[in-house]
Amino acid sequence: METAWDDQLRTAGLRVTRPRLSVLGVLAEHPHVDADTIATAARAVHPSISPQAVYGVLKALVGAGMARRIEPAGGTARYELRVGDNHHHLVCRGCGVIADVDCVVGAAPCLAPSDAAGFAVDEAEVVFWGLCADCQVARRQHSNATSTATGEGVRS
Amino acid sequence: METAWDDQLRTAGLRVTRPRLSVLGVLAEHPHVDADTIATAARAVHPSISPQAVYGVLKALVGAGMARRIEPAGGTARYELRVGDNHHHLVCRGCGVIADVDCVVGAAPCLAPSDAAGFAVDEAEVVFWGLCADCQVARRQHSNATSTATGEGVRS
DNA sequence: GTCCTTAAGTTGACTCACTCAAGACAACAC
DNA sequence: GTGTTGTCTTGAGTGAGTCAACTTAAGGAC
Repeated sequence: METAWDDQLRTAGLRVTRPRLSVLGVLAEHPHVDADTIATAARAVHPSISPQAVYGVLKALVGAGMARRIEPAGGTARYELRVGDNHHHLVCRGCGVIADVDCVVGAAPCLAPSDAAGFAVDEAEVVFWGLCADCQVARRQHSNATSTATGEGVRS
Repeated sequence: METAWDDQLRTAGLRVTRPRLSVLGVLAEHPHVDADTIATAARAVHPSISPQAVYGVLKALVGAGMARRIEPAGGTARYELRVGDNHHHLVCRGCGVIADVDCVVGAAPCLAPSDAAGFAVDEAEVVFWGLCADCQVARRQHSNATSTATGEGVRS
């Protein structure tokens, strides 16, 4: 399937291999997944793929500009195929789920620091931290259940 | 010295111990350092402090809101004492050095995503990536030295 | 000042994400 | 079909950080 990947890989100067096609397929279906999840999902297509092969494929894809690596604080590296549009991310403090946000400004670096301190800035990475809709509901229910019983409440 | 730390620790409900005072002293002198560097520097004051104690102290300080943990992608966790003013960071792609940038807007979250996708956003973390002044000079010199010989040049 | 409770530190083993190296295999130019 | 070489597999290793059990010492009660 997905012969588009073939072309993209070849254009990037990379050989077309089953592990690479599997990983690309997984990333297309599940954006913002970590290497381990990619390896597990890719094994559904290509059972013999090794974890190290996944790391190698991801490194190659990122190096070729076909994928982007994101590393929210406190979590493992995630990968996505959406590159080149300088978008940002919403990260849930509760469950760690990540959502894309289009950049309001446009091209990178979309923001300029007030004082660049001699730095040549080429990218402004923006991560919005908060609670996703599901976790807000869960937090409210938990808070209702415990606040009446114990008075326990806020958790940073 | 630094009896201010005593008060701050007690106010935060934490006991005043030598490892904690050592770590606070190191953080005050060297902002944006990693746990290992803190442990090494703290040993100058309190030679018997264990690496695990440093992790414990840092966790306690972050939990009490006296320190902030920052994790630039591709690096280890760094810690700083500057909390509560919602400032941001400049990170050098070359040497990894980190500099503070005052937030132009003020209180957190200083930015609002264009589409919050149901998230309750409480913080916008902005990291400016680029090259510090030193690395710009080094990169230029290296580029001059090699471009004439090999034509090598750009590196994302 | 002394005693006691318990938070905090020490020690040592462990987990997890990720990297490195060597040999086997397979994509693709010819 | 053949040869080259980039890629994958296998296995060992690294480093940041965590966990658990025991020991130590901070600080309140007396």
